[in-house]
Amino acid sequence: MAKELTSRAQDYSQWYNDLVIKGELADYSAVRGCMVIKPYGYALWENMRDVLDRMFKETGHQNAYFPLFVPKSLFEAEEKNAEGFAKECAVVTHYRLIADPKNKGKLMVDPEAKLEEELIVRPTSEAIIWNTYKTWIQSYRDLPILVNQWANVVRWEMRTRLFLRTAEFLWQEGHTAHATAQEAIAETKQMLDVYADFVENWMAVPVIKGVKTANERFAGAEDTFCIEALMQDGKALQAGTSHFLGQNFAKAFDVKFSDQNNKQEYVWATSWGVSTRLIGGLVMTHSDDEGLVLPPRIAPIQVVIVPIYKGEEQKAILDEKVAEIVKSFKAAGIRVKYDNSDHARPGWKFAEYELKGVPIRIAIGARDLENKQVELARRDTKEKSSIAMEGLTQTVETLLVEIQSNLFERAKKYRDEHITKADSWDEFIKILDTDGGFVLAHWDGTAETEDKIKEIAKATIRCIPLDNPLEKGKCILTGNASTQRVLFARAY
RNA sequence: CGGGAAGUAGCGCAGUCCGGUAGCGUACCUGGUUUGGGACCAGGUGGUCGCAGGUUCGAAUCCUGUCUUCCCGACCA
Repeated sequence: MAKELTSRAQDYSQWYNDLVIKGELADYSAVRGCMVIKPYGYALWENMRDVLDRMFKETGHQNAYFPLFVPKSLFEAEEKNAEGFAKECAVVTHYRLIADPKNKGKLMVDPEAKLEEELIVRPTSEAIIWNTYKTWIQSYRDLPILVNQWANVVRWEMRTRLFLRTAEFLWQEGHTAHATAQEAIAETKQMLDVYADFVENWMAVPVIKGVKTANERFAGAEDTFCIEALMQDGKALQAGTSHFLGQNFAKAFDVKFSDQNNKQEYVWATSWGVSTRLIGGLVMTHSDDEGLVLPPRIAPIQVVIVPIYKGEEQKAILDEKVAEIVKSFKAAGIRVKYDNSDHARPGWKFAEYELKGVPIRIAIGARDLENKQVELARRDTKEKSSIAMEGLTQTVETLLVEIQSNLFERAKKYRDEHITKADSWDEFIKILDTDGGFVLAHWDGTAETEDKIKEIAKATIRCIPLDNPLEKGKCILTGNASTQRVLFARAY
């Protein structure tokens, strides 16, 4: 009867799967590697999307939509980008099915309906977008182009995990075009800041901003900036990326503009994205063995009210009283649910909403009505207390803010406690094998060393933090000279 | 793609070794008692056992093939 959850200590990835499925964020589907995002999970995504969308618009961006399919000839135009994604592309080769003559009731691909040119299901949209921008841009007056699209993309991953890595996922991808490199770089950094702002202040997930090494760079980018988060099991998660694409795509798609002096120049580009993966990061940052813990600012339900009654008469009285509370909450912009369904008893509801991560639960019964109070339980600390009915809306508003900041502080404390400096190889491995987390260590700056470390330690350079202090040292692997520590971790 | 596991009622599972016409928990329906941490009693509904062949008087069970999903790795957001 109880929805048994695997504990984190037992099996962290099973715990994660249990939460996603039993918390009704998503479900497996009949399609390999593709998930169904359930209404509760989608509501969460909608909240995230709405906030981000507002932030994009506040920074001058507009939404547009480009096709799902990319003709192969366009896809291959930017060589590095194409090469980077080629091995994980779904490809459309035919456009029609016919009845299978050998197999009654079955269909087969019509061999007559082969496409002249294969269509790639977008793993990312630079190609189709830059092919379009070519027709939008003639003059410096057409710049900048600041466009974002909300879309699904497909990457045929070998191994998938709910939200963290699915074959199809939802995301947004910003694609901007600029007259100068400086402006494009400023845009890249601006969007990195937008992401960090969103993830920290709305999702309560602390992140480290940094730049990727050449090895980890987005295929086709000059520079990839990222925000890196740390999960409870000590593994890192790339939470968002913002790329300075230089003139790579402009050259590949021949996108030039006339500047003020009527000189033809290639356009400078950026692209940036975050995906439904953030939901996975959210789960693994805050949740516990009782279920999800959602930050108030993006929780689909911020407050759930559970009535406790004996008999229809009491229920009717509570319904009436709670209707006032709900009205007051809604007027204050609080997302509230009154669960007066009669098929589940209070204890069941308590457990259910804890599993769903609802930040605040209010229980109210005859006893409370008498005392003009309610029982209030917060999900983050599991504390219960009696709260006066008088000024309840204000109390709840304040508490939602407090929970939000508590979640962030708690996650940040954990994260900070799991950033360790390592000065030798043994120390490096020991940290990774025990507590995990981020390890700040010297690296000689070469791709070979980075590869070797990845191979032996299964750890990658997550980023070189922005504003990283310079510090002379020796590479933990090769002992060669190094000018700064970089951030290593095992990652999702 | 390599290794492992699994497909039987909405969900979670047993039954498969040793063939005899499908069972448990939960959910669901009806009635009643309940309701401050996952209620109880009584009665009920629901499954061509992933799919396709084969062996057999008879297949969830044996054989062959096939599809799908999950987990662990290599790849990646």
